[in-house]
Amino acid sequence: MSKGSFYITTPIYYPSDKLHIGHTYCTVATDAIARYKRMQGFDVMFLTGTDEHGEKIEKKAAEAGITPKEYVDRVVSGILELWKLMNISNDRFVRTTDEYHVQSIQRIFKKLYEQGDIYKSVYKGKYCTPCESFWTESQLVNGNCPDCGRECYDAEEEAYFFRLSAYAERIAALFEAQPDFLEPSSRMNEMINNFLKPGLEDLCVSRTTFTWGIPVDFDPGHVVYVWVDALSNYISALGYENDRYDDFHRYWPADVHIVGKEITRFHSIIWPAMLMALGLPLPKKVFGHGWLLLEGGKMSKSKGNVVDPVVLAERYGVDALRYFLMREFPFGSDGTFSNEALISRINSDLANDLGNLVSRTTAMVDKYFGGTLPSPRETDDADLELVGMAGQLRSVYEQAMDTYAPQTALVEVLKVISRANKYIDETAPWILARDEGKKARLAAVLYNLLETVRLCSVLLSPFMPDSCEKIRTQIGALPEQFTWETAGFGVFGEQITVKKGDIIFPRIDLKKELEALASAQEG
RNA sequence: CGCGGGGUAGAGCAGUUCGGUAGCUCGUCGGGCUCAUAACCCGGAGGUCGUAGGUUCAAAUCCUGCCCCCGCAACCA
Repeated sequence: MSKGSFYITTPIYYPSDKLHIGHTYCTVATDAIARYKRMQGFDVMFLTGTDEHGEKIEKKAAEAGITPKEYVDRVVSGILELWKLMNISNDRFVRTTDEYHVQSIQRIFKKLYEQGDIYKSVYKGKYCTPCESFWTESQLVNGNCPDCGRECYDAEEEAYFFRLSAYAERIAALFEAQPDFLEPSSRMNEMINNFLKPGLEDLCVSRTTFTWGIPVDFDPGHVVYVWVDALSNYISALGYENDRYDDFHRYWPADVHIVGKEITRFHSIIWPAMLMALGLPLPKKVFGHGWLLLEGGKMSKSKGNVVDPVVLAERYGVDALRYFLMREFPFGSDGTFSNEALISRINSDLANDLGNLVSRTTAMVDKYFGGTLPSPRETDDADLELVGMAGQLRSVYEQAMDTYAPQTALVEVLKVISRANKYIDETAPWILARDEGKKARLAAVLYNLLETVRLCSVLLSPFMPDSCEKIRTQIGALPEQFTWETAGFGVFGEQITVKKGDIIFPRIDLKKELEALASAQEG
């Protein structure tokens, strides 16, 4: 029955603040792929979570006058609500403050230390005394602290290091042997030119300048720094070195880590090196998606231009937002987000094309056949193009989805939807309906439309689960006629009874909404 | 010469891997239809595909130089 396992992950997000549209983008993409794989019959494990330690959160909590744990608990509950709202189907949610994760990290750290992959040395860097922070040379702004702008001094502290340099050759060999290990390929070039060629340095993996982290249990005062802590979530959440879960062997190695482009380095170099050190298999692929930019540049809290996904989802619908995110932007590149683009896309693709097609099709079945399409059907050459396109759609879509091109998959589905709208004009059912002798031809036309809507909706359901379920009900398809296997032409039976319902994607008044959003932001 | 991405119609984008009629959405102009969510369908106007050369029967696509924009440069998805 099952086609095997499929393990897919998002990054674990840093809960120093509530999440924005960019995090939502990444998680929705991962969710759509996970749902797609489930639909195909894979045994899917979809993991997401939060990376909760570190100096920044320690400081934020102090500013708020609460403990770091209280602080992250608060933010994380908001994140869980957001994923619920966005209809994210993750199977598991890992928090790096979870007891089992802490246990795994301590064991992993100790194991690496005992076998010599982690060693104790001295960390040298630039230190800002008021901020109590170490910075790298490149992080400094005009030689000063990037946070407070004051002068930084050479300083050093005792710290543990991971012997990353020892794995340089094996990482290079990995890239060579598996050119698609990291995609898109431009990222791979970036890794090779920027990091591999200049040479890998050992990595500082512990800190003593803050305490909000997992203690190194054999050396008080040291806490595990982000690398080991955060990256290992992908295996701790499967029960590696802990007793909370026990499906490590069922799902590891991961089929794909979906990550943002800024953290591809950690996932394509440091993480594989750590796994090599642990003697574990490597993930099959790392995919670094692009960023959502705003007009005028990058989204950032300091610019105050972050887009809140909750407002958009509540206003225009979760599925519409999910669709927009996946359809508007090529997955591997950056894209520019705007409210106008969002609304225009929803109107043209979902309201005018898809929603309207469902409406007019079910309305005609109602009007001309009292809601139930009879079986005598007369085909015609005029059907060939639509039926042909619809029949090929699943494999075209599959090809796109399997290469992590959700945008392409959606474009292809919408092409068929468009073709169906055109087909209505070509066949003019309202004219056929006037002639009693053309009932069988009319039935065939409506049948073709219902089939097209059905199979397109099946393929859209990983992206818009709830809306597609509504469409299924309206066109009178049974759940078993709404599966990956039935996403081809010719599945409906002798009689089809439609159930015309509410409008699924209402048209949005662009001008009015842009004004409303603008004033909502000011307020 | 640090690295990477990008420059295609008024706006936003696809197409560049494997050269072969320059495409989509929005907007705009005209027409059609009346099943439908003032939606749908057809047609028009609008682009020397950043720039200068090169290869070729043929270049948005391959090669070279140059200009401009953006990002990254050791934890912002």
